[in-house]
Amino acid sequence: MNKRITLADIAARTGFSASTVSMVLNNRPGSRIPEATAERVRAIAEELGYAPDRTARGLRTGRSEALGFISDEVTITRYASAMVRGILDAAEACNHAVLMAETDNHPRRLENAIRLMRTRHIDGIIVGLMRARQVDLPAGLGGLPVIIVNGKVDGYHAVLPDEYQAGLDAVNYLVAHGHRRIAFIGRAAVHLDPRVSWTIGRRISGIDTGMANAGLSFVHEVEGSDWEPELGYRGAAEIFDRGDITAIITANDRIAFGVYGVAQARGLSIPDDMSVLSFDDEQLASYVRPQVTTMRLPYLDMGQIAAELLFKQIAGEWCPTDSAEETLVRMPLVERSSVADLG
Amino acid sequence: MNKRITLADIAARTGFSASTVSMVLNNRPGSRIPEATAERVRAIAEELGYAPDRTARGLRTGRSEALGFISDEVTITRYASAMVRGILDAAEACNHAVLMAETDNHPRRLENAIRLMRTRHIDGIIVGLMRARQVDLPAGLGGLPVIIVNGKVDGYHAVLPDEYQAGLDAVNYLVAHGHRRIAFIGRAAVHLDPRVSWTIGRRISGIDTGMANAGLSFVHEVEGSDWEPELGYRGAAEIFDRGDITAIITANDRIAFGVYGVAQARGLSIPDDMSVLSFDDEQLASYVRPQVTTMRLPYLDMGQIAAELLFKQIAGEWCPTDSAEETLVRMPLVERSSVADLG
DNA sequence: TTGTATGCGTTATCAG
DNA sequence: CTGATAACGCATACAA
Repeated sequence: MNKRITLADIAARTGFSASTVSMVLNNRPGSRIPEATAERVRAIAEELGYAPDRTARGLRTGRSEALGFISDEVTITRYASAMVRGILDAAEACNHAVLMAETDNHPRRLENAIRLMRTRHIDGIIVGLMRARQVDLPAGLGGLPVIIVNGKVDGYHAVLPDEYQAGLDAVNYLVAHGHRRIAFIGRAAVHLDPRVSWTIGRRISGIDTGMANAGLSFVHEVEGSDWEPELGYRGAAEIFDRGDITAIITANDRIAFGVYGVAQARGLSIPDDMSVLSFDDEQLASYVRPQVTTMRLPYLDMGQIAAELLFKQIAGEWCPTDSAEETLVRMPLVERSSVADLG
Repeated sequence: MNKRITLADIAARTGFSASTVSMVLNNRPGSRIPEATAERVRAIAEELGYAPDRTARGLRTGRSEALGFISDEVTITRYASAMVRGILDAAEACNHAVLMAETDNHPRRLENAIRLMRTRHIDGIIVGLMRARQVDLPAGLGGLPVIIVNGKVDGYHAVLPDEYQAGLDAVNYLVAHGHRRIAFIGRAAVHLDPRVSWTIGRRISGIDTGMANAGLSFVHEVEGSDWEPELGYRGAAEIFDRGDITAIITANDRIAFGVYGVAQARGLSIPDDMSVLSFDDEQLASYVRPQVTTMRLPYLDMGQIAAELLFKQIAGEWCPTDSAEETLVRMPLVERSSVADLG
């Protein structure tokens, strides 16, 4: 039905040639075209509702103004999917299209996705991971600009949450609120393996440093690698049995959720009897009462920043080796109601 | 670096012409090419790692083998983002690319997204909504195949959860487990407005019909349009004060979450003292203990089905007016531990 | 059976 | 200042 409007159409209408029209519409520097001509061309283009055919342009220029986003399982994840939105927003702001694919952690699907995108001339790729860990990428993207979000791949620039700083901030917040006797749930040796997590080590290390800086050490610690509510149930039970602390730091919100359950079962009030400070800011954290004070994983910002970095790289304004191999994004402290001020 | 391999390259290597190579690789019907030739062409193509340039092909054929997915705020949503995965999976299975954009409910961004995709020659569009409601679409997509997921737009085919059946199933399940004295939380007149929700009316209607079929009516009802935990807190308090029911149907999981909170506070056991049956199957439903038995919103399937329908429509194998205006997708009952068998 | 010529809509080069 | 002309990589009608 709606036949496409092409350069030829507007050339015919104005009497100028297609190349002149093209020059006007792209206002190429160097060749100055009389304002009268330009004016007329622009008017007709506007009137006809001309929009350049990006695939034809891409074929000619070799640049598609499209980027690819490949993730392992970000869309299926509760909160990490915000990184998609961040990328989409940034891309739209630059009038770029976003091609998307998800691999579900299958190497074959990953190679598929890369090939599919390459044959479509994308200008660059963002690789996003659900959990920040070190992974490998196949060779198929030689020469293509690549940015990793929430993960680490050898040889590529990564955008990551600033977990160390967050650990520091968390402890400082507790200390500033008068807490001295603090417990921690969630330490586990397995998390130190970069293939398991590239960032949890930093989170813990920030927490440890924060404690040391304040001249404190944990009154009680519950180890555990499976950061689910069950760990919170078990951990809180152990800690409450001892009963000599004022605050618990939980390694993530799901553990905190378990702690809440035990507190409620024992008739303990959060934060009056016990403060809880957590990490991640899953939706969960704002469902429970009182809402959990937690260090937010800034997925939206990370996606946005990754896309902007990629655009710079494509434009040649920035080169990964210019700067640090990682861009760290601040994890804001979301202050809610689970931490008491002991004044 | 990696120069692209083109038809010309492989033509040069084999000695045949580009058109012959093209015919072989697309094994065009009609023109039979000797197996010897075909064999050789395929071998060289394989060896060189040839992959056709989809943008060039698209320019020539007018079909891009790419589809667009435009949503309001699906990626930012806890559970609806699974529909993205469904679309991605189906697209990959058909070797189609997916272009994605999100509007955040701004009409301007919607028109932007449509234009951006049209100039990229997508073959069709899927429009996805976070909450199933009736919306309008601008005129800009004349002639383009369109499927709506989790929403309703006049004149287009929609893929929706089968809420009526789910309501029926929910009540039947309760009745089959011996429940007769049942309460309900979540009815609200405002939800009957199709612009607010296209499906909640059916959910409620299914529930009502199920009750009527069993010769039952609700012992107690708590109305409320804001389906958040607070409504569960308030509703459960009211209901528990009366204390003469065996089961509560909550209109969604967040309300159920509130009910859980009150039950725990009052020392009531779920499901021993009180059964809970819910809707949606948010992540939340599997976090609480006991895990909630709930009617799942089948987002993954809906995305997949929408994409498959779109492909059929593009291929001309199916025309929206051929069949019903809606494709209803079954909402499975996820049986967990919140409903007691009164057998 | 295979090759040649042409066009898809742009942009870039180079004359005029 | 502007307009032919070629080329991007592919598919196809037609000629050989």
